[in-house]
Amino acid sequence: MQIYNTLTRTKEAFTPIEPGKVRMYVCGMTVYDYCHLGHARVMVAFDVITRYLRYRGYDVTYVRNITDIDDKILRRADENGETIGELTERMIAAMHEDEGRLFVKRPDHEPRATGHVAEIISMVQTLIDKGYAYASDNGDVYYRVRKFEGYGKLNNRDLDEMRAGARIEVDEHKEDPLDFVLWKAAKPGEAHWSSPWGNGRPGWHIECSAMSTCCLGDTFDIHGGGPDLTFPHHENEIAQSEAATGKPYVNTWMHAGAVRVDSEKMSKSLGNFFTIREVLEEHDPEVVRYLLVASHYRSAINYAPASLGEARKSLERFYTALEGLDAVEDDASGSISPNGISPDSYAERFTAAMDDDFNTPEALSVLFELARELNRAKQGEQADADRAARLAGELKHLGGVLGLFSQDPTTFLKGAADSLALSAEEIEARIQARAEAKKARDFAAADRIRDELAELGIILKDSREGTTWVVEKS
RNA sequence: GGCUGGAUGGCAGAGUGGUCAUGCAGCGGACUGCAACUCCGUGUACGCCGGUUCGAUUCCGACUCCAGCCUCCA
Repeated sequence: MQIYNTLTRTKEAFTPIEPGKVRMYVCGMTVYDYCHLGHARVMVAFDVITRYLRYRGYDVTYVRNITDIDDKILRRADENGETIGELTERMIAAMHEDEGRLFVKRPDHEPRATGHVAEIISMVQTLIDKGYAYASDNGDVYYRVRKFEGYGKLNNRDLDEMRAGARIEVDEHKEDPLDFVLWKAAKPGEAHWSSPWGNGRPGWHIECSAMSTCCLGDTFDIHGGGPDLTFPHHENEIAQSEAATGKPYVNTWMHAGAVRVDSEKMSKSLGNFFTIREVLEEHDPEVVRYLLVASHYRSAINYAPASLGEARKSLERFYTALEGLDAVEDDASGSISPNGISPDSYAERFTAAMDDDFNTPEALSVLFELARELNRAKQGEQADADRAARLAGELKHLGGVLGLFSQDPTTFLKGAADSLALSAEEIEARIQARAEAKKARDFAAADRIRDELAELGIILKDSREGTTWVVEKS
């Protein structure tokens, strides 16, 4: 397997520290608001990565943290007139609901910052003892950036050139403007923990160093996150952890691509974000997931509501192929080869695509070819029910690695039926009426029924087995 | 200003030193009472200018444009 490593800016052969085991940490959410599509991108990307690594036989330990103490949380709780705990519990529950709907499996561990304050304090103390950090007289503790030789290696940043950046605020409590806070003194009345440096709370960057080390060890295989975390967050994590342990922190750094709206980054600060739940009000969750999986995890995607329409059509193609079949997964699963075209089985080609830095678009193209052959096997002169069932099993099996195709095809295709003007019974009655009209060769009447249903967004599909219907949806 | 990425056919989106991505849309055909679904066929695509090469969209260099980071942000 090859994985692109942000640290080296190249694809590297992936070799876990311990054969057969993968330890992965991903920076999770700060829970002061609902998750937006940018969060969904990260959740889905690392869900696919986890699923694929497991498909390849690795024993994966996936840790994704929750930042549940932070300035924005304090402010939001205050605005809402609720406690910090009430706010964060509410948002964590919402996050779990959102990711569940997107078919994202829960990580193995979801450590919370507030549950690891002791480890955080201990790591800060180690950094002070080693000379990498200092307590200021205002109760804050800062990291001494210039003391850490490798600072900037993840982002190719040169410390002296960064000084030129006019946006670095000079703080009289810092020895150097680039130093960052490890422990923040509490203002009167704020939530706090006691520490050797007075009452306060952890800085954001140290949380991830402490929680990742605590769950996965001093050095682990993969560290992931959103595209905007490479600097300073991940740079700071490296500085903290490597200074504290004296060991390499992470072997492979992975970053998902951004989600943009009108060519601009979707973010809370720009206010141009779509929350997952508001998108799901109008679209099937699997369509949203498909949209995310249809692009490579590292490339930026421009979100436009219209693109969900295309994603839906692609998924309909797969589900139409799967419809009406009992998918069979047998011992031969994984070894089905295309008729004539290539000696490599679908699974081999799928795996080759995914082995190359999780190339989901290419993997999907293999699945489209599989679906086409499945359609051929289902009908026409070469109809072969056994092969169709096995192809369907293979399609579901490989799609499952991407977290797709787990719904019942008919349910998916009629997905929006709840919101229709007609009940399923009423629709069936009209289909029956149309069948009778057709039998009587009264095609005008038959077409009228079909057109009326089409007006309501119900598209009829005739086949030898009879008439079925799907809901037209953008 | 520094540091990262990116620019592919009508749209979305992979990839490659020299025959095909794939999906959607379009066009022609099959199927159908007509459609839908499905199947078969169908596209002078690789930002711009140089260079390397027998041959470059793919490698190298310059340029233009877009985005991200350098402040909290997935």
